[in-house]
Amino acid sequence: MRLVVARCSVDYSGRLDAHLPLATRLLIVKSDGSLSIHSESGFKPLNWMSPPCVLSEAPGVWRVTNKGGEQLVISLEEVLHDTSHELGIDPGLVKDGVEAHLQVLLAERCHVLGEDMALVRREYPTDIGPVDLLCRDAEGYVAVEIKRRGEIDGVEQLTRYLSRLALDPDVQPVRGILAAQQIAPQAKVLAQARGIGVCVLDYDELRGLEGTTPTLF
Amino acid sequence: MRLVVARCSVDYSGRLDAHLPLATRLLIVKSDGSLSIHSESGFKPLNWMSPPCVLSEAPGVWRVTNKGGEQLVISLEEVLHDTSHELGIDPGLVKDGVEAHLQVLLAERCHVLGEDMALVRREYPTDIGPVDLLCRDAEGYVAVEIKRRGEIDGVEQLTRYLSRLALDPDVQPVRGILAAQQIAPQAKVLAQARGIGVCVLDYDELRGLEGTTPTLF
DNA sequence: TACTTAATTTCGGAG
DNA sequence: CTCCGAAGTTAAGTA
Repeated sequence: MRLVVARCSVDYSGRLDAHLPLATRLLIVKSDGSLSIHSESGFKPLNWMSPPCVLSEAPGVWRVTNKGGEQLVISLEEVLHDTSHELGIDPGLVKDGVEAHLQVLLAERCHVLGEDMALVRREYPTDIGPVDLLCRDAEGYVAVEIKRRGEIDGVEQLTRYLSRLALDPDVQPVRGILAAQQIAPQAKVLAQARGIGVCVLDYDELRGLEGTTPTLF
Repeated sequence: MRLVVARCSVDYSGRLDAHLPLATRLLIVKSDGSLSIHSESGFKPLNWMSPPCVLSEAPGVWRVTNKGGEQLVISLEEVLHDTSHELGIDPGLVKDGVEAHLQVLLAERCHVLGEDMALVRREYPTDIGPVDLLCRDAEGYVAVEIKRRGEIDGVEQLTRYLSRLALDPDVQPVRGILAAQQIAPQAKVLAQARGIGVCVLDYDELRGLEGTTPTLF
């Protein structure tokens, strides 16, 4: 990995056209061929080229190109810093608490959706894709769409599943519940208009940690 | 901006929990209080804290917290590089060719949607938000939803607009067209099922550059 | 401030 | 390879 601090201007042309006026910035050149340009604020680069790409270095001008025909031209006015570092491969990030995890937890505790709610199966198949959970209670079957944040998209998605499930003789009658850690106001309104239930999930409750003291640092 | 190369492990807890095993990485500390952690590959950070956040530096341990209760703990085994640089404020990125631009261009050349298509107005208001373009031809009015990439969301969005426009006596009859540079297969199917037309936009044609030689470098 | 929508979204997984 | 949906999405515009 090479770190360069330089006064530069940048022109990108590819999926769109973009330009960065002359200013002092950080250029990161990684060994996978990616290049990114950072300013003093924000954790996202101002501009970048995704790997794999090729850096051609001439005095005062770097030209980065990739297979897709994208091009980045960096005009260097003054180089203030230029160092290289060997980082080696990275074991990568381990995540916990994403949507897939919510699905596992809710499958184990679907009674949070209703007193007598029982799991039929996870990833119940339809011809337009699998429903996150299929449950049932005294009133019939329940298709559950799980989201970290329930928005209009989630309601639309569940609506499409329900329209398919309505044709499935094995699961009649069937209704829908959108289960999410947060639910957007518009999503709530649209769900209600369509007779879809909503359920706000509590992550700690799902993990069985209700009432326990959170870890403090 | 401070650049640190160090062998470190990282624990994040906040919107989810995540962990980075011990490895050599680049840490970028920016003056807006953001911190990001980069590996040797990819232009996105492995982990980060968005500004504003506070870095508390103890020997061998950095602790970064923000108002939302998110926390990043970095255990430093060995610091290989540590420099600081003054970058100053950045004039920022100038973009050309995004959706707003497509709307301007298509408004000027809406005949690409049909021989006798004429623009009524851009951003035609409904009570659930403005339609990108309202046009008309011999058959009646046409609501146009413009996307860089047309996906199911776009079809749903246009459907919602059409359901409102159907109640607007000023624009009867009205049909819909999804116009995008690319259109996903699912979106095409759903659009057809709803009687919504699709139109693939050619950026060069919209700019009036059809047939001209692209600039080469 | 809250909410909505675009994004050079990026990224990963399934078919 | 394409296609599809999630993301600590992020970021920008608007009410």
